Amino acid sequence: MAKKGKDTNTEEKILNAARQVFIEKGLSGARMQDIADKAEINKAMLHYYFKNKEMLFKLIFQETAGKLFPHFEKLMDSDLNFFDKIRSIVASYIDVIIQNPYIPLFVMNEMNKNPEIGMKTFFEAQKPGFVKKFRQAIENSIEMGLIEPINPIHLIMNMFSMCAFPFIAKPMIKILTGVEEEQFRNLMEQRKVLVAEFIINSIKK
Amino acid sequence: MAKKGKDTNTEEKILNAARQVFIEKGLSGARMQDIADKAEINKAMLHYYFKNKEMLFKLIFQETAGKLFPHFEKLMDSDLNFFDKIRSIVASYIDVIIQNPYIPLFVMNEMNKNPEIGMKTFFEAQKPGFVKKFRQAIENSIEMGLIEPINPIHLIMNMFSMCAFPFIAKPMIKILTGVEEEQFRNLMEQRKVLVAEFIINSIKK
DNA sequence: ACTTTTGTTAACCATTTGGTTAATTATATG
DNA sequence: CATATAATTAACCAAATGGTTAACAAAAGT
Repeated sequence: MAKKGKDTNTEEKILNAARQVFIEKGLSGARMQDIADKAEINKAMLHYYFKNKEMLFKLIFQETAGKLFPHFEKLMDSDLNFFDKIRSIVASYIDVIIQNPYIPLFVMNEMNKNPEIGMKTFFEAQKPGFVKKFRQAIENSIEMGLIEPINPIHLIMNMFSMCAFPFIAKPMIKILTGVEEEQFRNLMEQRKVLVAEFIINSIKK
Repeated sequence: MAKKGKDTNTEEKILNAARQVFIEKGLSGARMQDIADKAEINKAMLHYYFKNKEMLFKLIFQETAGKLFPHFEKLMDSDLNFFDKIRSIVASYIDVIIQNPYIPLFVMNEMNKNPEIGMKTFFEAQKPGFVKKFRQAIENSIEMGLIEPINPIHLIMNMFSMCAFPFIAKPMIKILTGVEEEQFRNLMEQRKVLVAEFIINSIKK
């Protein structure tokens, strides 16, 4: 009854291959043949399991972009104080990116190049929870006199900028600072606490 | 005697067109025909003036990437105090990006996708001046007890992250915050002072 | 057992793409 | 003016690319 016979192992292989190739080369740079090769299947199978390149890409993109929105809502609802919430978010967000270092650039780039591909609706579905609550928490903390006044949008931008940008700029950072792969990992590990403290230091009253 | 006849106006038109197309679509997404169309010339002219796609791209890329390294060395040599140097750098750097909002993403993306294309040597040529001096200034300020101890690399990362990342993440920011083009420009304008004060607030003793 | 459905393959196809060629026009230059 | 040189064009080409087809193998259903 299941639309695709037994174990659908091939579908998995295709998705894994597609994920690698798309993330490495982007939509326009990826070749269907590359994906087929990496999946060790015939190119025709790609179109058997997925309509065409765009469909396959959209699937991978949305799956990947989803990782950029961990479920911070629980965290926002927790009874941690505001500063500890920042500490938690920064640490776990950088951790997510350490585990998937290529996705920020991939997502940002494809969003710019293919504005149509239906990510507006996709993200608008994901959005409401976290950003709204975080904004509210910032405004509360300002009212309570816990932190200096700041436009919440700027604070959020600052936070995500410092978390994500170093991964996007990694090749340039390596060249400009002479840092190598291992040291880079160490630096990113350090940032899990450093960035939060940097922010808190700046806004605390 | 000049290798190319009269005014070489065509060469300019090609470069302008190539700049637009490459920045918008990237190396792999750009089509030589698009460039020719935008330049209002025959496709063969592209190869008459520039060997091939890669050559043309390399030219555009290096020219564009160069803009990401304004001449901050003079600024570092000036007699401004450390905090004012940060203020100046942030303001003028964000200004540069406001004038060329697409280049950070373009440069970062192409550096990731085409690590070979010879940007290592290119950037290593540009590098020594600014980063070295800024690092030194940070270390001095720490020794002088002007700011709290911090690894200079992290401070530099934080600064450039907050300057550049919002432009890279613009499409996502617009979706997540509901901000529109004009408000976005306003926000970025605000950041010219906000980011510097955010940093100074965090590190000053 | 046999028939239908699902999975897989090799060969094929049309279009796109980067690049070339040979002929033509414009521009200097003696 | 004549002629060499530079600029430009249309037509062409081979390779790459996304996608299809038709035939075949493997399961599943009866």
